[in-house]
Amino acid sequence: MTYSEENYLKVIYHLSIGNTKGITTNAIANEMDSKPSSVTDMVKKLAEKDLVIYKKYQGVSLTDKGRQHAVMIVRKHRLWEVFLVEKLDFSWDEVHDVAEQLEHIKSEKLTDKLDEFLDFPTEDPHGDPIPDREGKIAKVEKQLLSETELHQKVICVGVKDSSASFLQYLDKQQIALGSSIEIVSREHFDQSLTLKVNDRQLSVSYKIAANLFVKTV
Amino acid sequence: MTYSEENYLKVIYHLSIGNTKGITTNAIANEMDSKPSSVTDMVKKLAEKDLVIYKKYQGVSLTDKGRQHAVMIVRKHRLWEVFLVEKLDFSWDEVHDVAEQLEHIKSEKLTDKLDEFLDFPTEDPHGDPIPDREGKIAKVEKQLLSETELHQKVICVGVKDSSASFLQYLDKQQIALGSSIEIVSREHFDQSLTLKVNDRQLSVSYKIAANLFVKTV
DNA sequence: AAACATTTTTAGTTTTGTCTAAAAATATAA
DNA sequence: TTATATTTTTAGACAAAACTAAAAATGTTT
Repeated sequence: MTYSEENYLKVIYHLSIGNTKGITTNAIANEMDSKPSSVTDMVKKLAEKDLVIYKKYQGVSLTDKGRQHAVMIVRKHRLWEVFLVEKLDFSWDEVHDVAEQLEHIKSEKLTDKLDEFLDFPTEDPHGDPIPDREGKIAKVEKQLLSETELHQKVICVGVKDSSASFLQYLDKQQIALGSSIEIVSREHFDQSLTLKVNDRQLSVSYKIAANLFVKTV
Repeated sequence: MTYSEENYLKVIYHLSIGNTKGITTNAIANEMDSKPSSVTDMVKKLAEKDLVIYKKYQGVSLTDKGRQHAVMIVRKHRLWEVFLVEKLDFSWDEVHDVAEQLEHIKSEKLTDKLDEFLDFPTEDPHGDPIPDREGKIAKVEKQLLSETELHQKVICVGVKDSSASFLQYLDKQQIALGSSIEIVSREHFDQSLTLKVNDRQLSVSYKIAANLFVKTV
């Protein structure tokens, strides 16, 4: 399995979540900053190897084999992120690019030993679940802050967008995983929210709330 | 810098040690399990980039820039080996293939943080020196056991060959870095040696002794 | 349902890194 | 020092993964 094939599988996997239909070549190309024609070529190759199901013009979906591969890449990615943050003192906005490289290291032993070394973490630094060595992913109860009721007390448990700029914004506003949050009021005009974060009052745009995962206390 | 270019630099670097003349394309091809013609092509590309000096039929040598790159790859390789052994409980014969992959991860921050996390080790699990972040390599006093005098008390500080089979042999014979060794006698017929290793008597072939680095106590 | 717009695929190139086989240069031997 | 053997390079091909431009299929309107 090449580096490139692995990246395709990973992207198809991520696009498949909450998406029952076939993933279009356009969507994949978009996600990978490549061209649809390149995707068509690669997808044919993946289909040859029984990693995806592909019918011309109908989009692609992962086979069980393909999904298993993809999940293992996600597992490695998230374990390495935990390592970088917990052991090497990286901040949560710095880990993505390095983990993007580390996720391709091929050694089951390494992955499992790393998992053990980190004490079998269940979530990465952005609150995303870490598949276990069988590929099983623990279902986490979470909802978007934007879909939470007024005055409901919740705890921040994850981010939907994990871009550096968003994460740095959260740092600046002192919002982190574990922060307790309550929506104090909603502004009808622009849907912005006034929050109480760890007893501090704070106003955020709708977009921020739509990218924060929370759970009820 | 591609994965492949880095591998060439690394191989040229290793072949250059204790070799003042240009490294032949044949020697490189041999080391990389590739063909001399492939090497010629790559070497031209590296010369274009000022990483090596190359004159047709005269072999190659590293430029300062090329050597610096190579040393950084070696640094990463050896740091990761320490990580695998010290933190993840790999044995010294298992680390090479994984480190071969990890050495290509591009992140100066990762390398330096890893170095710090490991407490700035000066040697890898096979006794090879780890270049510092400037690329400086501490000179270690060591000699081959095969060139050591009778009854001289020495300590094992490294291996010349770090193949899994040799390392596993050493494990079996309970020879490790730090073992105290003394040559009790030499057999004239086949140059085999009788050793006293940590007060245990042991007979080894010349080849074994010619692959063990020791230092005088 | 025909016309138009959009999406997807095909066909043909390009780049990177490899190879084989032949040619050229260097090294060795008579 | 000429002949022979070995090493190294060149020339031409190939596979992987990307691209552009054109063709084909699908979707959307009117």
